[in-house]
Amino acid sequence: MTLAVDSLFRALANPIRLRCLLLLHNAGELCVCELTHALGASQPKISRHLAQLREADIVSDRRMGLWVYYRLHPQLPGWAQEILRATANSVGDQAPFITSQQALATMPNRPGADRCA
Amino acid sequence: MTLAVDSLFRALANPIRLRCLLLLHNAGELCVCELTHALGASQPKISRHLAQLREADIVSDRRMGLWVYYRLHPQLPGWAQEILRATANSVGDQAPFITSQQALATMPNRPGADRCA
DNA sequence: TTCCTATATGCGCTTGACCGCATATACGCA
DNA sequence: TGCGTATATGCGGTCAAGCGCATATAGGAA
Repeated sequence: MTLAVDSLFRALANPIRLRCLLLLHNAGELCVCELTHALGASQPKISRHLAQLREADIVSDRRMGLWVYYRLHPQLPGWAQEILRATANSVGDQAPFITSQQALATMPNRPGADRCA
Repeated sequence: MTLAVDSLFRALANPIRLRCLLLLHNAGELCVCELTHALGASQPKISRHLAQLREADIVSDRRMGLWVYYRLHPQLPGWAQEILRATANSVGDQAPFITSQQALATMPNRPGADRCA
């Protein structure tokens, strides 16, 4: 795990990616369709940003049948975790983040990630 | 002071700007030539990045004779300060940051900012 | 196999980030 | 005024980011 500081901040610089990471930070694990719904963006768009985060080793993914679940990378360096934690702490209650968090909470037909733990 | 979260992270996404902000976070106030020397970049390059930070209200500047001193914006929102603090805390001792910090410390002929407080 | 759903990706396009170079501006001093 | 230093900016070029659209791939069920 050799994540450069600059890579992390480049990842955080895009609104979609920032929101994805904060949602993952809060939820632990989410599938693409949940993120797509929460952020109100197109599926290819979300998928591409997730691919970037995956290639940067910032998130990891696992397939469960049709669904692919993403989470913060388990071996994320401590300093990166700290920055994400501080960010979630600092802005998690602000405008765009609350909104997507609520959209996620009220999403119908969420796949049962919980049941597969 | 209406700094958007996305604006801050866009600012942090560039290596030069990130290093400038961390140096300012540590030093309190620095002039352009000090940053230019610490980062080993051209003067126009540094000046442009500082202009971006200034326009985003992330830093403020004051002129003292020939020199222009930059600092983190006094009215920087608490959440932004917290993110910067966490970042400085987390990566301040890593490769590119230590280097510029040392370059600054050993810079000859630094203008006497201290004497103008 | 065939069909359906979920996700990933190829492609072309547009826009913006970033740069170097040259030059303009601001200020102090003689 | 004219000169030297410190900083800012106009300009043109390059390159990567991000997007939409269409399509490919993966897996489950019939």
